[in-house]
Amino acid sequence: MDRTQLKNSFEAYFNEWGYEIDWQRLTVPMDVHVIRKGDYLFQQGDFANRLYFLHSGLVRYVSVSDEGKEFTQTFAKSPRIIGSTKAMVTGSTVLFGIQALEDCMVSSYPWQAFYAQMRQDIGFLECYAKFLERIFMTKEERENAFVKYSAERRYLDFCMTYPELKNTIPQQQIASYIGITPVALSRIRQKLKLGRR
Amino acid sequence: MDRTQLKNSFEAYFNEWGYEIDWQRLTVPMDVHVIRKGDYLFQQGDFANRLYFLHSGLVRYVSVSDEGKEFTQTFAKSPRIIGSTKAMVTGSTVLFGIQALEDCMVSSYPWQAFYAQMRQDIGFLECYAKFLERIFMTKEERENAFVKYSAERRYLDFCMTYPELKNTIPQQQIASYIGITPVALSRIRQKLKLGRR
DNA sequence: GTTACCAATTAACCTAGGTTAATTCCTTCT
DNA sequence: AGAAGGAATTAACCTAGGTTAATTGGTAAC
Repeated sequence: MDRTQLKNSFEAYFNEWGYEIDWQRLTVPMDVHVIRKGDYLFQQGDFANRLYFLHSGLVRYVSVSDEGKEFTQTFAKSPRIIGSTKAMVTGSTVLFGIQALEDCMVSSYPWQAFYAQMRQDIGFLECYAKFLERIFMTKEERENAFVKYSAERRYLDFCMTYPELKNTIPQQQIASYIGITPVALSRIRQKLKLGRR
Repeated sequence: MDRTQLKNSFEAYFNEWGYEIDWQRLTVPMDVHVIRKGDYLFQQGDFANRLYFLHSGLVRYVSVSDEGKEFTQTFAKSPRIIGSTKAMVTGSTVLFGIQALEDCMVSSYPWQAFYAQMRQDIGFLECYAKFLERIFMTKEERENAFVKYSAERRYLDFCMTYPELKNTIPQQQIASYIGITPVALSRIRQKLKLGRR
């Protein structure tokens, strides 16, 4: 992956906000990661104080409880910034791992250095703020759904929001996104099937 | 509340990030709200496309389900920006109301105009980004707690995080923050009391 | 002091979803 | 085609927390 490819990918993402950012200025060292389907970009508990950019592919953010239960926080499709804001900004450890659901191409940059360069650029800061606004709103809405709606409703909402995922990813992952067990999801699907007749 | 007071209050908040912002530039029309304990700054479902700044007092963000159950999303103490990022940025309706837990003093600004002025100021954009980072991380951690820990554990965490609230706000509000009913909280407290002997 | 009202506790019962485990389906590998 | 291994379903049982309602406190208003 060369600088031009990189530039295109970033622009495809940021330009939706109508901004021209001069990515040529970006001189911090870049790593490239190729992640095979099923593998992890980083694991829960790692130090991941880098900014990651998903150039192609699909990932999920998954956190595992002490008892070994998986919870899928987010699905993220390229092109998109991915990673842990908390780990990146505070230099702390990550609360979730990022797993590839398809083969993925990712570039990454040390956040400190990246931000040091970018903070002079008013366009970048604005895009970064818009990015943060967006992911925050997503979390807000998800919190809302968890608090107000039943698992059945959340499943139906999932099917509306991610029609393309509904049939391509395993149901256990859907269940873990909704916050229930695969068994419970199966029960819900059964119930819906009966109701539809 | 005059401009100087306002300036001080903003600075007290933003300067923790080491930024000098020239608040004198702020010429957008300001509203001042005095909210009595128990009253609402705005209600769930309102259009609240303004930036609010809590100069004094304590509030909670509370959303109510169709069945009338309350859920407390956040407690916020002055000095702090408050409001709904979603409603402010997208001009949509709010998913929660903001209720004063003490008498509060709040100033507010139409977000569009405020942002139009501020976006030229690299210091403001950086502070705004840091604010967003912070509220996002808070949500991330809260999501984590909900997914990984029992109600009992969440209650104990609450007591650690908000020792000053523990004895000043009604238990129903604590319960609604933890995501359970007052009855369930009472049960948990009973159990803990017994265990402590 | 007494009434009124709301907060908290307690108890009895209910339900959504978890747990375990057996069964059936699908792939993929040989 | 047959074997192997994971994904999904189904059934039986369990549990955390919800629901309802009765009881006890606590405090503000008269």
